[in-house]
Amino acid sequence: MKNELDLNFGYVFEENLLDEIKKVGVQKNFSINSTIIEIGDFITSMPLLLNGAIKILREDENGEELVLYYLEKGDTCAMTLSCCMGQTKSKIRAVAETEVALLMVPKEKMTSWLSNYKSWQSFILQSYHNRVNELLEAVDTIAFLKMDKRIFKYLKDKAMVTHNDTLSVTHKEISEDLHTSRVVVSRLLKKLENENKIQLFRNSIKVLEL
DNA sequence: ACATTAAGTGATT
DNA sequence: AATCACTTAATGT
Repeated sequence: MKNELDLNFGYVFEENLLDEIKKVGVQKNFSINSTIIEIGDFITSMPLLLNGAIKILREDENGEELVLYYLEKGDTCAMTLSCCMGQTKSKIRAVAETEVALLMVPKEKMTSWLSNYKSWQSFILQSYHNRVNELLEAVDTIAFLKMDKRIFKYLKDKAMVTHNDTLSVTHKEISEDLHTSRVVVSRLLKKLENENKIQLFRNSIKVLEL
């Protein structure tokens, strides 16, 4: 197996840092749909996403979910950044959208690398910046976009991170991710199909306009 | 053949 | 956009 760290982070980190990461990093794999981080978990190491895509969810007191954004390879989780700094619990859930390979770096290393490696410093800052932007985008989507636009964006995002225009997902699952009802999803999907933006099948949807 | 699950639809709020 | 009530279609046992 070719080193996935070099592959995804080779241009981001300097040689010495890559060596250090290889020394202390532990690879962890998650199968599709498995939970990587649960709400309330303490986070003791910081994950670098080597492969796959992760869905970041928020949950309300009734257990109702809402998708915030997706992480792709080369990304890291902003929640762990803040959690590793302080000693707080995770306020989000992370679920493997595809098969996922993570490289876990002990949180103790995080702070020392911050002062020792410029590339690490800019990576962390850049990641934070990216996640804040994605969060704002998520807020915009929820607050300002109509449901039909939201569904279409959801489908496009999902197709993007899975590198597959045919999504195996049910209307019910979509409704849970977007925090709405199944009936509404079915209706709006039908509308999108009539507009030739998608094609509907049982248990799968093909996105035509990407 | 029967039960279960996914999806489509009209009517109402 | 949510909910109810009902139908139809596909799939599992």
